[in-house]
Amino acid sequence: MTLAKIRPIENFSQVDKIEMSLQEYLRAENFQPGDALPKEMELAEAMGVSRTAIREALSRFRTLGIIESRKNRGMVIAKPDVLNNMERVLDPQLLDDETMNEIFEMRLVIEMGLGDVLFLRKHNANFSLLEKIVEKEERATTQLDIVECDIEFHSMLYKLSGNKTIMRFQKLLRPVFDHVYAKLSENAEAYTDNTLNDVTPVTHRDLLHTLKYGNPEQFRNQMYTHLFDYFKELNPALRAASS
Amino acid sequence: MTLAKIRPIENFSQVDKIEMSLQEYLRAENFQPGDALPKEMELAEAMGVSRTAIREALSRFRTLGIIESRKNRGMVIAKPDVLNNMERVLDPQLLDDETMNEIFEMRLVIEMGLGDVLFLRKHNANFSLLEKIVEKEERATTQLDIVECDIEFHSMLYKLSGNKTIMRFQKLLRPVFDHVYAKLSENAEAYTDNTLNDVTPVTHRDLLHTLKYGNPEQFRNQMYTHLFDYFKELNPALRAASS
DNA sequence: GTCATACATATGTCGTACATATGTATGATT
DNA sequence: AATCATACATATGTACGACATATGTATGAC
Repeated sequence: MTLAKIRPIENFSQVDKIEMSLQEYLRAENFQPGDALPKEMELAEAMGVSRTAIREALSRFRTLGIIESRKNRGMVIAKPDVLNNMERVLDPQLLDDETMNEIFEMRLVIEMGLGDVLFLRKHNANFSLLEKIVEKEERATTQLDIVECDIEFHSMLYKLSGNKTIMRFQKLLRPVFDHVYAKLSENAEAYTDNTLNDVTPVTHRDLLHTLKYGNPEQFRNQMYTHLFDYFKELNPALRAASS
Repeated sequence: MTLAKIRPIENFSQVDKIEMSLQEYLRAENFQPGDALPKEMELAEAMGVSRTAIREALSRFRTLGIIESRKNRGMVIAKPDVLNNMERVLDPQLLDDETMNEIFEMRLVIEMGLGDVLFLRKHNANFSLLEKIVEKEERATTQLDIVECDIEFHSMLYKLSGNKTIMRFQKLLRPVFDHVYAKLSENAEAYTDNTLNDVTPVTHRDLLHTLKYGNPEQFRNQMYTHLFDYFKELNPALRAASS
């Protein structure tokens, strides 16, 4: 055993090496979406490995959406969907609590920052959709309906931002968000009621009004107040107590 | 040919079906990180397919980080890294301009919303690190040094947020951010200078001071002003002109 | 009881053969 | 000559069988 150090990171599988080699090759040759890749056999021969190994490496790229392949057309570089890979893994059943709390927080952060984009795109925004949701909420009676309208309202804000990536990101994070919120709520039932003590609550109608007639600064501050319930949950002391 | 409709979405590959079947199985049986999976041969026999096909389906899960496998220990459910999959695909060379613009914007949104988390965790924040960066920046002479300090400052804000997921997200988005910004800058050289016309610029020192002695509201507004140059680039008219 | 050795086992790699779908060339029909 | 149907070639998809390799377990020597 001539182990220079405790474990020379020759821990890489053969397929791992092939994958890296391929990645480098694609970069170096400046492959772009639509470009055709060499055939599997050519790659296998060029790298001196079996087709099986090559295929497994290619399978990884295919899984990530970097390449696509069809029966006789061969393989081509694809335009990967950045969020799709994340989506397949965002399973509350698999993620640990810390990560989910951080994702929960991330969604709040995005929601806070979203206001400025909304004002940036105000001119072509369709406020009537938002208006409808607010009205529906005000007519709602059951708690379930109210919650549903709440979700709709915030989803619509994302939609109005005009940023499809952010919108998809929100949709994608929702299960985690709901999961964390449900968990936090049951650990701290009293918190839903004593919010009125410190600040005047900001309704969705308030936000809509500010969006239409106010300025970004007002909107930011109102949104913070509106989300304050959630932000409170993120207090480290509370977090420690709930874990 | 008994095609009921033009194309019954039997377009799924065999491996696709195996993958779905496995996914469902894992959900139904409530598999959790650490749990061992059946052996490849058992799965193959149970589903009536070859080990090759099973292995390709499993390879996808392995690629996504849902499972891990070692030589004799078999396979176990893993805790997937939500961002790792995204990272492997965030290649400016592969993504289209629209997506990259949206990611650029997303980073701004996060940066805007980050302030409130910073104030939430103020008490255990280490401002001296931020202080050092600001000082270094003020002593900097070359444009390159200044840019570097700028990046350092904002990175440090992420770090001080205490949210590791958001922090990693920022690191991950940086290449795209830089790529888009470089592109925007060269298309609109004049914009760097005429910022002083409308608003008084907010320096990093201002931000630091507000973070220490001010309140979230002030910080939000200052950060918006600080990032205004970037936000301006997102003006739809400018975006259309640059594409 | 500790250590070294041999064995069993599950994943990793390989080679080959065949299935399947897609593109291309061939040839018949009008 | 243009169009359509057919046959063929080709590259990926699937399958099977064999062996390599690493890890856990049992066996046995001292």
